Amino acid sequence: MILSEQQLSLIEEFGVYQENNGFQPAVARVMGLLLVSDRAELTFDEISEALSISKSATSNALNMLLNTGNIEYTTFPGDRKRYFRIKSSNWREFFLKRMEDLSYLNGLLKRALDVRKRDNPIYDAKLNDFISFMDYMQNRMPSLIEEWEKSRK
Amino acid sequence: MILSEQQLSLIEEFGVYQENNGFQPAVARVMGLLLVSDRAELTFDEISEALSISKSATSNALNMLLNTGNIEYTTFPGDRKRYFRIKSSNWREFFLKRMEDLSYLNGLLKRALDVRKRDNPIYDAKLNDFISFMDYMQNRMPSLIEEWEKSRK
DNA sequence: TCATTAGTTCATAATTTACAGAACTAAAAT
DNA sequence: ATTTTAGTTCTGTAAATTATGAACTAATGA
Repeated sequence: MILSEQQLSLIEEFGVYQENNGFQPAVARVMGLLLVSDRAELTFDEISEALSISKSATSNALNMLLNTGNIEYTTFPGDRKRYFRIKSSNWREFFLKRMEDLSYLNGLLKRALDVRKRDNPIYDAKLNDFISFMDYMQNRMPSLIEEWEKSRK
Repeated sequence: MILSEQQLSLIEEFGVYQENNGFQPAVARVMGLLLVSDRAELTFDEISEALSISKSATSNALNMLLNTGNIEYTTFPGDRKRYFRIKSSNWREFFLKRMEDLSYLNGLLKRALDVRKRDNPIYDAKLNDFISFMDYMQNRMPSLIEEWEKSRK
């Protein structure tokens, strides 16, 4: 497989981004490759070779991404290879996961307000502000998604 | 300083959450402590003792958090100690940073669409969907914040 | 002037992580 | 029957991370 300079550097940049999201370097590169490659579906060996990573690292990365639902694969009759691709539904899920993560944080902050007996209630007010803001965002999210869907018809 | 069981376990839970956000364990615990402690402002030694971490780890954590703008401190005349607290403006900034992070990702995805010459344009459509969704969210964000501010008067 | 306080800095130790390489397996092909 | 294919699993290790403890500093206090 031939990758342009642009593709190679985008794989790296996307890789670093996903490392910051908690993915292992090699795992993040595999996602990057599947994102930018000209063919949407790549085999085990193509991935291993394109990224110069060992078979064990490739195996680990692909199973990781399969387990987390970030990729999937298809097969073709008379061909034992699996063809891996990014799960197309994944993008929307990605956004929703981010929102869920924020409401988990919001839950922690609510509990913090609950357990601490603050000397100075000014700090409580600031935190309450944020909690109410997050609650508001969460409530508005479904209608925002709906509006977007309408807007693009 | 006395911390209840609830406070201690919330520090840990918040700590793990912030570790996933890229903070070092000890740094994450310091944030947790400042979040749940009954007094909003704590000294170097109080933090070190409450979390049973060494002075060097405490120094490192506090400077880390000062540099990233997550905490700040005040002093009092005739008292050499610094009193550390969570930066109150920080919560809103936290949310905005998350949004910025998503638009950075969106930029990467736009570049991916640009550089890859996809065999099957179905995959392009899915990605375009997400990009347009993210663009929509970004555009709506300022007015959403405004609406929230109005709604709470 | 000497001791104490409030930290900082440095060398180093203890984990943790992330990957390579080799040996292995199960199914299919010859 | 045995070879090839398409991976998986195991062991070892290099590198990175994270924290400790001891030595240090700069300011204040006695």
